[in-house]
Amino acid sequence: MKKQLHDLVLTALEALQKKGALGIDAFPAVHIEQTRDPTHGDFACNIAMLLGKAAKCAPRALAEKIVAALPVCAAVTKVEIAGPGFINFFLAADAQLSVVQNILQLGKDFGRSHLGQGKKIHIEYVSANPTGPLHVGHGRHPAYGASVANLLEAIGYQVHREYYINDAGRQMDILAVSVWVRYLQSCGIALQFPNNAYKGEYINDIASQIKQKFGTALVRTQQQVVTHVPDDSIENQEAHIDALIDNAKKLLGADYQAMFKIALDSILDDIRDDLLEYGVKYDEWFSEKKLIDSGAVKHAIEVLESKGFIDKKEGATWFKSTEFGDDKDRVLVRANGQTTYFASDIAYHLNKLERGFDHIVDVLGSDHHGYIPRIRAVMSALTGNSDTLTVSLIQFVTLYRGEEKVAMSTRAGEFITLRELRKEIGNDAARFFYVMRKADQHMDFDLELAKSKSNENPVFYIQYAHARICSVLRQLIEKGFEWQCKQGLEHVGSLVEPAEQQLIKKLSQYPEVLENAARHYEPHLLAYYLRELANDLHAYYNGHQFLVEDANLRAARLNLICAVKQVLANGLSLLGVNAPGSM
RNA sequence: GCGCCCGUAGCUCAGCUGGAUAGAGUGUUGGCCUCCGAAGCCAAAGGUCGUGCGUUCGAAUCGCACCGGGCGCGCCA
Repeated sequence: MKKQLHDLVLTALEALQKKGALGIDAFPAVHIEQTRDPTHGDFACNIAMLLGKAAKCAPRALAEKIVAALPVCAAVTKVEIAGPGFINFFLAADAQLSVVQNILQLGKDFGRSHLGQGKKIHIEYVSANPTGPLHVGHGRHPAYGASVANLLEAIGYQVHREYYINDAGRQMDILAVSVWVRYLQSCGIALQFPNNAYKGEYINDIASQIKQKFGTALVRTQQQVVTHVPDDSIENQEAHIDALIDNAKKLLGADYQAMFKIALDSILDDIRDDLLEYGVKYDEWFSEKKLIDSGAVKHAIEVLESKGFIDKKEGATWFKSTEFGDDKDRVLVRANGQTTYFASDIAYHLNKLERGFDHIVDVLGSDHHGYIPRIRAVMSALTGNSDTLTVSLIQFVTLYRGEEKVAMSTRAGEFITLRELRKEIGNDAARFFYVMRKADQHMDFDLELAKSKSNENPVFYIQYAHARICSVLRQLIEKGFEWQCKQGLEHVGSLVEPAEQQLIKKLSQYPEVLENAARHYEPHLLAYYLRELANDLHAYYNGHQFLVEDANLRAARLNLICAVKQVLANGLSLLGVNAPGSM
């Protein structure tokens, strides 16, 4: 409908321009919007006000010219000029009725489109370091990333979902040593647990796995373990753990890698499992270590060098990111010969490009925002434009237990896991809750509220609307009726109640909401829409009986609520939330 | 110090990317079940959109300054 009106206005403008009645060469994009106030009609256009100045003509006078030039259209019953120069369109009462039929015919496909033209999008989300289980602080990333991926797919992109496994850094060595020390302790070696090591209970679990597999083969004396290791005071704790890592590698040789792998696999399996239960799937789990081992970092540096963006100074190799607006150049290879994390990230992004993706989406924690100019610089250097990359920042969730803020630390092992949260409030509530708010906005999460009074969560409100409709359909059978879809479509014109008109209008907005949410990577728009649709349904339900005696009206109303049911289910599924038939 | 994000009802947040009288949820108050699920509906109260300039027909939205909050500024990852 919007598109139709848009075209009407455009034809009018072109006609006027041909006659020279506008006195300008070009005009801005025509924008049609839905009105808020019904006295302003169904749709409005502001083009006359935008053009007023350029055309040297009062907006209202210009609006009159445009209206006069509008082609006739059966769906439009009235056009008014209002306020400072709005052109308001009033639609025929039955102009939007076809949406019901449309929904019932298309079913699950209603709302989907081909706007993305099958272009390939790579989206990476979560990619949490595999140093421990996911906790509630992580929960927002998978909920957001998976929803955005679904949305993009729904508007016709070919989406590749990926988890980048940071399995190559120092953090992983700290993990391995944490496990080893716990293992040694359990074997009776007297050792202080390092301040900087991972303290969670899961470390003990992995340590006992190691013990089962290796017996006492990895045991070394306390003397050997702490040789040349500085004390674990606040100033020395980094050096302390690094020295322990060195000793572990020397003392264990090849067994160190075996232990490392067991720890990594154990945690990764847990994360994979956790996300799967959460309804979050990936097409690929991409290992940083494998990337590095394949020589990709060297390759990436060579590519940049061939384009002239590499500098060598002070013993290190630099990427000239300042040429693309970054504050300073960045080191890729340190003076000691080691490559930086940034270097492998460049290699990773180059790899994404080489895999043939048209667009790349990185979902990052908002604490990484300082990192964006660097990554953008890389994309510019590699592709010549930085538009191939979209970075979505996810703000941190502040946890509350009632009034009290909850401190979280992976290292200290003080956290509520995502799994615990899901068990308490359910996957649906968790998925919906995390995605309800705009992602780059801070969010408060009150655990007590979410756990104890989960009924207040809006996801139940929406699911309830769906369940209610299902219940009506069950009642229908019990009363010995049948759903006559065809009959209902023939009498769709009898849906004249305000609540019915409101629902139809809301239903017709769904494809647009979907497109908007997908284009802007903002699933919360869909969440809000679904809440509104549920609200309209509940209001309708309260005010009107569906299973009435009049068979024609009954069929028409059933069609309407079935259409609502379909759209609720479609929308919820994009957000990874179930649409239950009863609750 | 420099950079990025944010400030909207008591609280938690939307606001269709510049439109008409700024909206939801929750909380408060009052109404609605002989009727398909009351986990629901309806109504009322609640606002200098952080402050001040500016841009224009028109600003919560864009620009600048200030105040207040969060985050980031490594040859860490």
